[in-house]
Amino acid sequence: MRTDGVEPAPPTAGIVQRPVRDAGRPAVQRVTIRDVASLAGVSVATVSNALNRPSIVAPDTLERVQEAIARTGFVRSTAAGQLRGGKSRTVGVVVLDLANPFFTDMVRGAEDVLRKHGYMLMVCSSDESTEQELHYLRLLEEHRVDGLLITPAGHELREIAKLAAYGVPTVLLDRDANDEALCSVTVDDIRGGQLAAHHLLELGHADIAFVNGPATIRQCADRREGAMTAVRAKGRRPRRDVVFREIEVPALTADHGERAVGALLALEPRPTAVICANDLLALGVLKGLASARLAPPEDLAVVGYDDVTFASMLSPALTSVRQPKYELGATAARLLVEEATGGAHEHRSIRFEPELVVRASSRAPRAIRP
Amino acid sequence: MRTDGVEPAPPTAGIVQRPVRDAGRPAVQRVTIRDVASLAGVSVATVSNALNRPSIVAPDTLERVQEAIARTGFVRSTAAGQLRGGKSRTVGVVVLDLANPFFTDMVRGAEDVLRKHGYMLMVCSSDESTEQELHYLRLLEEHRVDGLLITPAGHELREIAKLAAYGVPTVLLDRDANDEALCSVTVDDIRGGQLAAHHLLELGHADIAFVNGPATIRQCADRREGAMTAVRAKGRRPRRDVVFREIEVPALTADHGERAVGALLALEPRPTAVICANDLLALGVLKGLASARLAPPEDLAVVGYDDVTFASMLSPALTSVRQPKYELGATAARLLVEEATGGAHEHRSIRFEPELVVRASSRAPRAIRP
DNA sequence: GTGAAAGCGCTAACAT
DNA sequence: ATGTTAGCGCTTTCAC
Repeated sequence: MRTDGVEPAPPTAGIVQRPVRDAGRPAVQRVTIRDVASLAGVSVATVSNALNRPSIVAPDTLERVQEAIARTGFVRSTAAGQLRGGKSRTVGVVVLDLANPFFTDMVRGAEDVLRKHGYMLMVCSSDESTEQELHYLRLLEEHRVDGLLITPAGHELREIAKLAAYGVPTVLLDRDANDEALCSVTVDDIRGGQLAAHHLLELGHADIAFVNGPATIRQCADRREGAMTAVRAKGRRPRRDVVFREIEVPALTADHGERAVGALLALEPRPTAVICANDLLALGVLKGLASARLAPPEDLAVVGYDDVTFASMLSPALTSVRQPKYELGATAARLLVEEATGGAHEHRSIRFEPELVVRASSRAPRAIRP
Repeated sequence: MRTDGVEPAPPTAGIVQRPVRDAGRPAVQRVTIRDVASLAGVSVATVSNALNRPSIVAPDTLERVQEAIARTGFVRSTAAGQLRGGKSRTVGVVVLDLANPFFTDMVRGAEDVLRKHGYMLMVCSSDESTEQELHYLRLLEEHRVDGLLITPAGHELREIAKLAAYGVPTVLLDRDANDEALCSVTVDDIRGGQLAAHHLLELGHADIAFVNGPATIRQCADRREGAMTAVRAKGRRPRRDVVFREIEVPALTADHGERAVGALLALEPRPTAVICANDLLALGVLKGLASARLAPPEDLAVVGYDDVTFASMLSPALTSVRQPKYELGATAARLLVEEATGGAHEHRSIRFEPELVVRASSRAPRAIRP
């Protein structure tokens, strides 16, 4: 991707050796609950109680135990507890790619909720490979995770449903559960497309282009469908003819957005507004327009999708459809905790509404609208 | 932060109820190694061997065991294994904020390496709170992680060193180990500052401003120091006087960058180039310059730091100092695995070199240089 | 090559 | 309120 010039820099990293302090495993013997018990002069059961149900142990005994714990530096082992009780205090989180801000924000939302309930997150990137996903699922099962948050890589939910049927509370992220007995948390992409188109129509645009990714991606298809719905609704009104044309590009990247500008400007007549299936595409379109000496929103109004961080920082700032990423993860985590904790649980599909954030790229900065 | 207009959107998410399939915990009994053993007509020891040392078990026995495993759907329990053997096949990863792309990329690098060694990642965001960090460290210890990758929140490394001394292989991320007996992986920020300043000096700039964050942040101080070093080196040569002035802002955000433009343009005489302590600041500066109808690089050359994704997508594309984020994480993970696996291990501090990526913001796009 | 048995560190009945 | 004890599922000697 990068074709820019690069300053020469040493290819290898500098390495500083420091003296060996502890070769191999330092033979520090782990303190067990038994050590604590004998030091405190009580039984292991009492220590266990002091740990898990402090209210039922006598105040002075409790104190002695706590002191013994502090003195020995005892740290309980989750694994041992899990063996008896079953809970691993761990949930698996499988996303397509942790480096993608969409997923990162989602995971962060999940983390904040799960932390409060004492769960650790085992985070995995499937890289959209069902094989890698399956590998991770297997590992998560071996670790006996108490729950699973997952954005499935493939269309097939069988393996995931199997895990869920085995008693692992599971919530699908950004993916509908269809008929499977699972919880899911999604964002309404059809509505998002509608919001974008509706906004432009309201501004008076009657010739809208849609720069879209592959129709095989569900999100792309939905967003387009939403936009078309809005256009059709408008078009039906008397004395109103709205043109809607689509340009499909092979991937949702800035590069393809920039290249799409050629096709966009070649349209006859030239559209007055363009919706992009995501912000990267929109960014590329903005770049291409700048090269062609065209300035949004006057020459062409531009709307993106996702509202990534930099959307608001661009000049002109990019109008975009925001998805509640953090909330998505947080809500999924809440469902998970509910299912993992509560006895009776009804599987639910929660669908979030996207939100249009209007900025300069679709609206003249100083324009006054009634 | 967002003061833009927002299209009305329903505040509550849509909820769809689906019929209850399994109330409470489905009473699916976990298959144990014993079940497999009896189905295969062998002892549990043999199953264990078939699992861990298949070469020492007779081919036909092995086959019978594997069939029994497949038929029963047996999945071994890591926890039980850990109890005997000690390994949890898990490493803790503590960063300041998982939602920050710098850390996300690092974690991704670590994941890709650790996956190959069968480790799962327990990811934690400390939010720069030593308290939260401590909480997580405690939990990780309870989970008996086989290793720890951490960007410490505070200056105090005592608690971390204690864990390390307890036998948990530990690698510091983007932080020097100083005198503690730990591995660390860092990027040379002084050199990064140097690269940025040197580049501008080479282009002939003799009046450079540095928009910096708080000097209390080590990275900020180092980058500034590096830039000053380069300037001083240049200034020493005869007939060459280089001016270097600093503008300190309270936080590394685009907002503060934009606001700094006022102070920047008020400098007498006005500098011809500006280095920003990170790309967000640079982005804000670019925005502010655009408002002031000034166009980089002619009116003012701009250099950022970090080379975030959008740096290359801006117009003009932003010159920036890149940090090998992914490699940082991957290398740290490799050190970790080495320490966790190998017997004798020497603690090492690996320092990466940043890399200057030159783009239009510091160099006229069509300028030809010999 | 395979099996019997003794734990790993903890929890949870059940006694006292 | 506290102690005794029997496992949880697995690995690992040590016999056979």
